[in-house]
Amino acid sequence: MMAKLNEGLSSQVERVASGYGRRATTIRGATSADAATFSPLYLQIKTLITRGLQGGEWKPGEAIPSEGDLAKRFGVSQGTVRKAIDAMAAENLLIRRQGKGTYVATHQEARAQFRFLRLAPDDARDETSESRILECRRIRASAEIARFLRLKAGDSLVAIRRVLSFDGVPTVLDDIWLDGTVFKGLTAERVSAYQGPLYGLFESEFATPMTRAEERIRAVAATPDAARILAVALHAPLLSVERVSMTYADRPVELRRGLYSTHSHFYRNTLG
Amino acid sequence: MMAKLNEGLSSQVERVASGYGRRATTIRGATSADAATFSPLYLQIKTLITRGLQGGEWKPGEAIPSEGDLAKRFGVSQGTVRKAIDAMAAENLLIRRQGKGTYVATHQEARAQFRFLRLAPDDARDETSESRILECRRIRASAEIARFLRLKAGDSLVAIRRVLSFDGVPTVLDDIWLDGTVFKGLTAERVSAYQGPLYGLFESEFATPMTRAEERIRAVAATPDAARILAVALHAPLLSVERVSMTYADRPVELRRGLYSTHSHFYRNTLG
DNA sequence: GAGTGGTCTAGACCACTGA
DNA sequence: CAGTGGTCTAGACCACTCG
Repeated sequence: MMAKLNEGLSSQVERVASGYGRRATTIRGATSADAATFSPLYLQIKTLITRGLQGGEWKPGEAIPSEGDLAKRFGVSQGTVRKAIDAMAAENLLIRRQGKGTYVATHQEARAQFRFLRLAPDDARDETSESRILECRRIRASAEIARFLRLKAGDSLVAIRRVLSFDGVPTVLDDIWLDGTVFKGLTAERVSAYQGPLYGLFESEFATPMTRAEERIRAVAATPDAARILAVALHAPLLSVERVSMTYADRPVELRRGLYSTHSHFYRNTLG
Repeated sequence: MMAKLNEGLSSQVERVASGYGRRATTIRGATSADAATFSPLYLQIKTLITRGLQGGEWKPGEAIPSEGDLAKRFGVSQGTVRKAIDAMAAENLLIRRQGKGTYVATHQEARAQFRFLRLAPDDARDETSESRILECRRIRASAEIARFLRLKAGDSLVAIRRVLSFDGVPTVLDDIWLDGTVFKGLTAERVSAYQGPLYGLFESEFATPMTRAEERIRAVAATPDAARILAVALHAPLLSVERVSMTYADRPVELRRGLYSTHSHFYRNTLG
């Protein structure tokens, strides 16, 4: 364990004898320019752990080191590590399991399936779901899409069109645009061959787990295209869900426009 | 301060000398049957504080006692009170203000306006909003509405229909059904006279702050009624938002069905 | 039984607010 | 300045998981 101390996330925290038992000031991390970071120790630790996730030191589904180990590694108390992990668990970046350890959140588990797809059937039955890829090609970013993904117009994108069916009924038509640099090598074959949600593919094959997303929802009339694919009447009301998905450090990497048929499903949301 | 110790929330925590410095077991509270509560101390404290909110000991917008005072009152450490308050702050029941105190969340402040109304304008401009009451009467609950509000069919309800306009453009048509017992004495005059969001009225006049809500969103076609009121074409696509709102202890007290025109607005949501 | 996260305490000091 | 929440530490013990 201690042998791991100075590899990868080798950071230690510097202290200044000025008040606190241990007054946190800056971090001596893998990169410099950290000296400008003025924030509580536990947020600095949170940044370090996030950096480990970004760097792939701990992959989705794997356990991170125990609180005690991390405390030794970063030179802080276990309570401070705990507070950093608490914050990350609240953001669904990490998952705590009493008696076992703390794990990196993953999109490849049954419980995680409905974290981003909030469509539920009217009657609370179990239903099968199936994804069919209609299209997957490389294109150049329009100015609008580039803006959402913080790219430049003309940059490389991967464009995917797919249909989600529940119990055999086509219900969701998704148009997806991905940052071409991050998802280099993504082909129709690889997408079609993959079992499970796309976000599982993104995280396991491209080391890019989606951690957060923002959606803009509207009611729109079905276009001829959408009406045909979703087997609804022309101009039938559909839910339009525009989503920008982010990976670690809130970097946007996916833009998605979904059209949901809400005849026998609804979009569920909780207001707190 | 100490004079307040045995009024209202007079609870103290009983301990058993079995392990912990102080092992939490049960609470001797205002009511009995608490002995069956097996949960960590801080959750028991959370329950006690929630009970204080329910009982009106601290009203929305007011400060609750300091962490130290609550710790003395409940006979636990400040850290335990802190953890209870942290949990409640995460649920937006309380709001911490460093240097000032901890306050009961309220719907009567500028920042709280958009906690439950998630409609935003396409261009991020400031807009005026105006609520017009079309109808407010007492009715008997249908079986369906009764189920949502955990009432019996035939129980008394208050039914309100109102239109929300932004910059003078009618955008939201709400049908609202309220538990008639809780909102006894709610009349069209009182509703129309009130300035600000309805949830402000509910909390200040009926001691019923909404703390949480669940929504089911669909795309629907405008009915003749809705089309007329919202000035859209017949069968134009509208967002249908069905909301069940809860007060303390997750008690449902309001059912609302909103029809949103999403021509120049969208429903914003964040996925974590 | 060893290892992990979960709870609880006690005490110190910091950062912010307002009289 | 006193009072409040915010951070940090150290140490103890509990509850859970798994070999």
